[in-house]
Amino acid sequence: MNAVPLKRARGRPKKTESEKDDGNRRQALIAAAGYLFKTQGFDATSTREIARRVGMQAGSPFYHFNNKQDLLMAVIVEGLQQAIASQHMALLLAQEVEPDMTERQRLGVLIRHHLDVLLGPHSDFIGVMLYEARSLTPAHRLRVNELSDAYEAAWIPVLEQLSQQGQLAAPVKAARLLIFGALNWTVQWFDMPQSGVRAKDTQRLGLDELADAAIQLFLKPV
Amino acid sequence: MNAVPLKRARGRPKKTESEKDDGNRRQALIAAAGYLFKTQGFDATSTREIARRVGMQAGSPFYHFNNKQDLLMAVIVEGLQQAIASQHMALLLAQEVEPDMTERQRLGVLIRHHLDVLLGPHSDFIGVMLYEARSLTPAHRLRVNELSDAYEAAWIPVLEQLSQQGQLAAPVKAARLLIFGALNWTVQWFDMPQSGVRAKDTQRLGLDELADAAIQLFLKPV
DNA sequence: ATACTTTTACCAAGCGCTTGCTTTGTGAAA
DNA sequence: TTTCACAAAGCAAGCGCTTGGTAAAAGTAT
Repeated sequence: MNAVPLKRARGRPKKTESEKDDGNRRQALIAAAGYLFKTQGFDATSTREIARRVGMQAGSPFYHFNNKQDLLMAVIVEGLQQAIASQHMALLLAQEVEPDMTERQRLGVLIRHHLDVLLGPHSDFIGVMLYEARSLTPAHRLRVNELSDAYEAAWIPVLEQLSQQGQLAAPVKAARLLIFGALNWTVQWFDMPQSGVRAKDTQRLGLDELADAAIQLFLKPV
Repeated sequence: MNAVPLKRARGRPKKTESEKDDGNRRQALIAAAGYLFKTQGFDATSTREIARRVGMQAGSPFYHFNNKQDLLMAVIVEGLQQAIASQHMALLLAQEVEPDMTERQRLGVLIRHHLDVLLGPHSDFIGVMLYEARSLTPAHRLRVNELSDAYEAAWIPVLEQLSQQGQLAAPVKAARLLIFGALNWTVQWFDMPQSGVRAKDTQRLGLDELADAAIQLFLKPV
């Protein structure tokens, strides 16, 4: 559970040997920082701990990032960009499987995907953003808001149509904020089912059921 | 916005002169810590800053509290006890005004009160608990959970009856967690209307509207 | 193909500063 | 005379970050 002293040869990596190796250590730093920021908080995590986790010396991360805040910013931006991309994919894929989706189903896809981003096994990043964005400078927070808006953009037309259909009773803006709150808060209480045999399936089940409960709670019957 | 060097006479206070003066400085420390923990976070707030805010020297708070964690714990416990008490009062008062309340109305009272605890002008304490409880030791977290359960206890029968009446479609437990999430998250985005003339009224309005939006969102029509 | 130069990605050491907390002393009230 | 509620000073540890050096790869010249 501790250091992963994955020693690497020093000096410039051969880009011709493995093209994807570019920026490899930078990504490792982002991943380590994301995990630690999420589990301990930004202020409670030292740059030394991050460095140790990727097998570096204490000062070496500052070759890749100007300061600790920039590292936090990189973690958040990375997470948001991944979330935006995977949300787009989820919508396209659902559209393919079921060509004439109702708006209710579309909201279900968005909610299910959002839960996966928040609670799924592959991303500490968004959880970091949700609770550590306070530590950002105003300039950085502006950039984060841009990306957040891009992520939420997919929700707005869906909610507006549901409102017109009478399935959403509250004002659209307030509803959106409250719904996001309900979902984002799940990181505080939702315990992932233990990862063992069939871990993937039981986990999916938990998140699916939670997504169902959410649309039942928020939407009126047709 | 900075230090409040409210100098006090040193030595033991005369309890006979003002009975309520007992533990006065301890309460001042809790209030100062609550405000700073909420606005800056637990880790980002130094004990020196807390001391300065009540006009003490750097080491003096440790006469009242063994360590920084105990101060955090005191802030949270204080906030929770106040919230439990005022919730009880709100229910009693509503019962008096409208003797035969519907469960829907009762939930409205609970939500409105909860928003006041979260966003009202008189308590930084709960906001601290929501986002800094991670910094507590397991032993302390146990005590906090006890109080949290006591606070939530008032909600459970209301939600169960609403579920039986068909006004709450989702499973009760999931609904409770999602609703609390939606409400708790408001501290992230809800901007208090500026406090000026008639500040009290416009503020009430904002919170009232938000509470209405919440019950419209969560509950089905009768 | 070989020799030289530059660039990359760190390591090793440490600097100045802040942190939570301790210790000792002291004036006033009980 | 004792107890309370601090002030004053400081300690060890840890913090973010800087600096100087260096081995290896990449680029360039011959």
